[in-house]
Amino acid sequence: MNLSDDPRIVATRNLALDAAQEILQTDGVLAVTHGTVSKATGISRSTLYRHWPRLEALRNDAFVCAATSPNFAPMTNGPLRTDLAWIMGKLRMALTETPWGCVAPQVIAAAATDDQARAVIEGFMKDRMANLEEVFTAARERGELHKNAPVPQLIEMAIAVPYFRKLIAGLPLDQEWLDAHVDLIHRMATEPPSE
Amino acid sequence: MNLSDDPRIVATRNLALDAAQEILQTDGVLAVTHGTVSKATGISRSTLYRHWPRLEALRNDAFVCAATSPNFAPMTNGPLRTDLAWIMGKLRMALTETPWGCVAPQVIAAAATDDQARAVIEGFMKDRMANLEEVFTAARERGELHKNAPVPQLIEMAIAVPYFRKLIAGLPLDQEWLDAHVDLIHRMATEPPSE
DNA sequence: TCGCTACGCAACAGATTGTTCTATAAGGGG
DNA sequence: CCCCTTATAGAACAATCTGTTGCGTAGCGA
Repeated sequence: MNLSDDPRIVATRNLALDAAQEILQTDGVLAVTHGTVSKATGISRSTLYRHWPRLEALRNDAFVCAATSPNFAPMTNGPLRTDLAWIMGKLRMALTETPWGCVAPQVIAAAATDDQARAVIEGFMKDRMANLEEVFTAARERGELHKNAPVPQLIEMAIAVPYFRKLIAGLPLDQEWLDAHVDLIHRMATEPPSE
Repeated sequence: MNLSDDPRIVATRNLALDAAQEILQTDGVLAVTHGTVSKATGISRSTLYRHWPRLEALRNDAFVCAATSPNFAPMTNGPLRTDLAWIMGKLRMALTETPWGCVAPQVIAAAATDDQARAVIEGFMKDRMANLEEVFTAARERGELHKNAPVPQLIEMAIAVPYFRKLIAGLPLDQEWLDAHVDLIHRMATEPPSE
């Protein structure tokens, strides 16, 4: 049998990671240690050390655990305005209504020195970029884009501003704001420059 | 005389904060403690505890120390394209060639639970927003903007994307990219929508 | 049932944190 | 120049946390 199939291992691991993720959200990365997870779960500290000999590994697994969000296929039926609104709504949800919203800043800070943390972020970004890429590609095929639409820049802007508002500036991502944002991106993609 | 004028106090404080800032940049917030600063400076640990009874205060002072950048008055002589390029170049420099670039993610992470860290960020943002505000206002007075230019949105975009690239996505802020960014913001501000 | 091994528990050294005390020396006022 | 104030260095201290080890128990699969 597979080594990790032992139900004792699976149970311990799941229990620990659930608690670690909880601690991560409420008290920050610093609070995620073998000691705190042990207290929160009742799992022996020595057992946790056997599962995660290095603290870094435990925290990384907690990061991954908090960052995994349901992967969704973007709508590409058009029109572009609708597809954009839908996908940006999903991004907004991920930032405001999942653990990712409050965990992301800590992952980002950790990414400076921790390759795995960086991988978590890049995975998240790549998914979103790819989603928007699909939407724009479909729009192009439908002939909705003007020929010089700076698609890569628009994708970056579409994602950057919500992230900036939520994580850096600490501003709200309300529906009204999001509508205006989608609108601007849409206009830049579809309206030809006047010159 | 003022209590804090004692040259011994001033010297100790400056020496400690220089070292704290250095540690902050190289090893991260976690590494900034009374113990590490003591080792780095030769200042006695008990002395550091007298200056900063709480660790949080020491770290916050290190944040502030690393975040202070020379305040510059934006150019508003026009044309808008030139002013934008100049000010965005300054932002780029702040992110790539000052301590702020590598310290910001840690301040942002700390801001979730620490009001002073949040204040540091907001101060930095407010300055940049105000600078761009001036530039756009001047451009409007010169009649360079089209009448429906979404100035607040443009300001947000102008700042958000460089921050996103540098701090979140980990992408470079090279000159070529910056030119394209400035160009896009400029076009959105000056070219009237076709409809 | 039997062997394997994950687990809990206790003990341990080492490092770190935060506090307190005393002696020293640097600074400012007369 | 002398004296008083006070910032600093250094040591000692308890308390906590980290990481490791050894051992007995209990759960798992064959």
